[in-house]
Formats: sequence, structure tokens, C-alpha cells
Amino acid sequence: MRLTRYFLPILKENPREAEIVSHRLMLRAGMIRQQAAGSFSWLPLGKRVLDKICNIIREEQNRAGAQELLMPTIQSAELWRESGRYDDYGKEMLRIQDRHERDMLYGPTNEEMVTDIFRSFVKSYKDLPLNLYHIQWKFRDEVRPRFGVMRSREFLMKDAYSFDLDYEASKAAYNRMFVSYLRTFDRVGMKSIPMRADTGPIGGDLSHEFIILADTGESAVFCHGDFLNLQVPGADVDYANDAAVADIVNAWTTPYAATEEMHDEAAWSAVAADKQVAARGIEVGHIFHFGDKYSKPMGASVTGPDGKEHPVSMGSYGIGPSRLIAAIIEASHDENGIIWPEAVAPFDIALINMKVGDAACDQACDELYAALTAAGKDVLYDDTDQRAGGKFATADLIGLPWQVIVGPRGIAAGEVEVKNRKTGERETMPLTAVAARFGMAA
RNA sequence: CGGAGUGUAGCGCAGCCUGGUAGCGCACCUGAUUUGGGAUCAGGGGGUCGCAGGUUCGAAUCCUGCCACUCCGACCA
Repeated sequence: MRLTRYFLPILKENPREAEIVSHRLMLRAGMIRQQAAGSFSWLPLGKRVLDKICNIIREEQNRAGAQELLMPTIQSAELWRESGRYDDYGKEMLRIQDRHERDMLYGPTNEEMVTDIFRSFVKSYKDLPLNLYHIQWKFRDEVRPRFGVMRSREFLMKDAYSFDLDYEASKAAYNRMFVSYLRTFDRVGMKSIPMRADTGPIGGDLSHEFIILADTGESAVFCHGDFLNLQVPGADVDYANDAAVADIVNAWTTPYAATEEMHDEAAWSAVAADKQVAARGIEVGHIFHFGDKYSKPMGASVTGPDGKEHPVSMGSYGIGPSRLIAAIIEASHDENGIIWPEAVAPFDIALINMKVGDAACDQACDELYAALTAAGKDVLYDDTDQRAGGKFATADLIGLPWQVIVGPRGIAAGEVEVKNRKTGERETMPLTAVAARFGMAA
């Protein structure tokens, strides 16, 4: 993508309304545009990151055996009356009426609807286990939206729902999602720590929050230092092996870890003082097991091997991709801007032409642009005619992992500079070596 | 919903106290110069001063009401 043709409305100064660093940087980097309190447009740069995140989530959900579908944002109140939540949910739920004055709502979550889909088609235990997920916009009319996309009213959520014959099988489904989440957050370049959580209004007796540590995190968290060195399961994890998956979950739930609300001073004091990590964190995922809370009132049951009807045992599993982006920025930035982990960067490489209009520079950049693109890289080619300084400021602000700098001085010697955004390290290399270097890294 | 604060050009702000018909920086447009870490010079365009009432000869400025946004608290992916 050529920068002269790209819609990238960067801001030099911090918008007044943005207080936290991720909100400021997302606005300044031209990723989002606030439309109202807790409501955002995703501009092209932000949309690229969102898509990358969603694709990683999708791959890991699929790997763990979940299947993607897509449910509507607008739901009928009827389903919610069946579960009893139409009255319980409160003002957070946006209630609307259609032209026939039927009660509708903008979905804050989808347990009822997915349960309806399940009960319509699944009748036998032989069709279990089943896990259905979608990535869809949600609306929760928060009392106080804040912190940009970190706590917005309209937000994207990946929500998965598992269906099993009994508690044991459901626990295995829960464990698969647990491991899938460990891998997902690891792949987006973050260290996540699962913590026992309150089950909140969704109900149930087993729940974990996945927390990303960041100095600016919204809640205080306490965990054992061992978490920082635990091995994240590889892509070869065998999701068909319940015992192996349970072992992983066990390893990741044994050391002490709790958010402020669940913090237990007695257990905490049992952790060796030099292993106590008291930090701040951001919740980016939440998984629940809630059994038959919805299947029972909504009549979602299957015939078991015993020939009897069993209400299915369910769980739900959420990740907020839009919040995850803000959390990544909170955890990965410096005074100059965002530092994207490579896996989620909107572009892999910023190709910077230091002297647009100079025949040698233009030619070298055009050739590099073609070669890098051919090697499968997403390249943002800064072909603007701005004065020199602004180019680096822009590249640093939007945080692409690599900058390839092409200037008249270097080109005269057949060389370009390659800079790593995160480390700041610069390396001069022959023009001819650049494509191969990034090509091989791909 | 309680407490605090802010609304003046696309963005950041001054002006308000002490009323006299709107200004600065950046951005934008034109021209020239310039090109290795947020260019320089010259010229130019752009504002219902959040909205509605009121006071006054006259309101961005004083008064009243409303709206929007932000922060702290209770609540949450």
C-alpha cells in the first residue's frame, strides 16, 4: 500500500478526550474514530489489526474443535423471556421495538440464541461434543463507557458455546477452550495469565479470566512468578486427548493467581515472597461453565445412551478482540508510539523513501516494494513528499515492526538501512539482500 | 446514577474574571526553496464561539435551562 493513497489520518497532538495511552495512540495513529460515547468507527489501519487478531482467534478456535457460524445482532425478546433473562439483565441491554411493536434487543451476548439453534437440530448424545462460536458485534449500554475501545458500548466479541452430555464432558470442553485461549494470547504476542473469576450474571460454578499484564491495567492482580515462565502449549497440542488437555489446564491453574475481587490473603502469603508478583492487568478473555442454566429452561436436551432425556451441559467462552487491541497497545508501546507484535501488525514493513523524486531512490523503492510484496509481506510504502522527519515519526507512531529506509546516500553505495521498531537496532545491508531476508523470514 | 471538569476552525489551545463583534500554533490550499529523525519563506481559505432562552444599545464573555464529551466512584468482554 502506498501511503500517498492510504487513508491514514494521523494526529500530531493528543485529542483532549483521550486519557489512557492506548486510546491516545489509537486515535493518533488513525486506527479509530469516536462516534459517540463508547462507539467507534474502525479506520483502515485499525481494521487491519482487528482482522489479524480475529484470524488468529479463528484459527485457534477451529484447532480446538469449535465451529464458526454467525448469528444476528438483533434478537427477539421471546428467547430471553424463556431463559428469564429478559427481566434480569437490566438497563445494560438495549431494548428496541420493530414496526409491529414487537420487543427486540441488540444482543449483549448469545446464550439464548445459540441454545435455540442447538435444540432445533441436536437430539442425540452421539452429536456431542459440539462447540459453536461467532465473532459478532455486541452492545452493552454501559453506565460509564471509558478508555476508548477498552470499555465501549458497542464492541466486537468472539463468543463460543459448548454443549455436552454431562459435567465431565463439559469440563473437557472447558479445558479445550482454556488451552485454546492460552495459545491465542500467546500468538498475538502477549503473556496471559488465567485467574479464577467470579461468574457474574451469567452464572455457573467454574470460570477463569485471562489477564494480560500491563502497568496501566484496570485491575490489580496477584500471581505467582512461575506463570511468567510456564510453557505455552504448541500447535501440536492434542485436543482429542482429554487427559493431556486437563494436564495443561492443571499446570496453568496450580500456581496462585487472582484478581483483586478473588484475592485470598492467606493463600497469597503462602507464596514465597520473591515469587509474589503484584501487578496490574487487563481482562481480555473470560470462560464460564454454567451447566444447564439455559438448556433446562429452554428445553435443550439430548437422548443419552441410557435412552433418557438429558439437558445438555454448557459453557461459554468470550474474547473481546477490540479490547485485546487496546490491551496489546497498553502492554507494548513507547514514547514514540505503538510497537506491534509482528503477528498483529497492520503492515509488516514500512518502506521509507527518503527522497521522493530522486531517480535512484524511487527505483530502488519500487523494486523493493514489488519484491517484498511478492515475498508475501504487507508493505506500507511511504512515498510521500513530506520533509524527512515526519516520515520517521509516522512510522514510529503506527508501530510497524520493521522500517526499510532508502535514502540517496545509501543507495549511492547500493545499501539500505533496516530498523527494528522494538529494539531500535539499525542494520545496513545491500539492497539486494533485503527481499531475501524478509522473504526467508516469512 | 452520585461527585468533578471541559465544550471557541480538522487537532491542540488563548480570549471570558473586567461585555465593544474572534486570535495563536499545528494541519489544509497556492508558489518558491528544501530532502537522512516532526522543514523554511511568502501568500491564502476555513469559525452558527455546544444548543436554547434571558439581561444589555451591544454577549464567546454576565444569568438560567438543556445537550455532548471526559475523569473519579458503584458495574462489566
